Amino acid sequence: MDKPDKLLSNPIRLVVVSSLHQVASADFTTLMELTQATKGNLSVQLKKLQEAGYIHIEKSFKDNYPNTRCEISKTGKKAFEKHVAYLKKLLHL
Amino acid sequence: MDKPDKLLSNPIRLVVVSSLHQVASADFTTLMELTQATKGNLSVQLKKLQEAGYIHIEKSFKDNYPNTRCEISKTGKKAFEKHVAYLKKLLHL
DNA sequence: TTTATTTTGTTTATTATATAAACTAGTCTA
DNA sequence: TAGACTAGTTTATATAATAAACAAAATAAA
Repeated sequence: MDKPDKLLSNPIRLVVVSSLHQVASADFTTLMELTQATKGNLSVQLKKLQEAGYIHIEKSFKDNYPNTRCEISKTGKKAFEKHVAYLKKLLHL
Repeated sequence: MDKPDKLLSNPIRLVVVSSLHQVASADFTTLMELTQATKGNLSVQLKKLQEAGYIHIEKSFKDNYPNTRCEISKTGKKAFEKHVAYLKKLLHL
C-alpha cells in the first residue's frame, strides 16, 4: 500500500490503465487520442502493460482494417487501485 | 491543467516535493528516509529539482557535519499543485 | 490500372533517465 | 593513528522512453 507502482509511474501507461479502468475496452486509435502519444510509443507501452499482465490485447479486423482492442485485467485493476491508494495517501487526497 | 509534470512523474521526486509542500524544510537525511532512495540517487534527483527551480538547497554545517537543507520554491509549489490537479482529474478523485 | 495516400500498427535506433557503485572529504572513537 | 561513521557527490552502467523508419494492406485518384 505504501509503494508506488513503477509501471504506472509512466504518464502514458497511467492514462491507458486509468482509462481502461472505466470503459470496459478501448482500441488503439482511441488510446492514441487519450494519451496524445505517438503510435510507436503507444505500441511499446501497451506491450509492456500486456507483458506485466495489466491488460489483455485482442487483435482483429474491423472494416477491413486491423484493430487492436485493449481491456484491463484483474491484475491491472488491482495494481491501479493500489497505486491510486498510494497517491491518495501521499498527496493527502 | 491537463498535462502531467514530467519532473513529478518520478516517484522519488514526487515524494520529495510532496513532503516539502507540507513541512517548510527538510534535510538530506530526512528525505532519504522519506523516499527510501540511496544517497546517490537522492542527490541526483535533488539537483534536478533545484535546476528546474522547484526547490532551494542550502548547504551548511550542523554539529560539524555537512547539512543539506531543502525547501520548496514558489515555482515548485505551483508545479506540484498543478500536477495534483491533473492527477485528481485523471483519477477522478 | 498503377501510383499515391491513408489506415493501423510494429520494430529498431537513439536519446534520456534512473540507479547504485565508487569516490570524496571530513569526523569521531578506541 | 587506524578503523568506522557521517554526509554527501560523481560517474559508470543499466533501464526506459521516444520517435523515426519500416511494413502491409486498403482505398482513392489520375
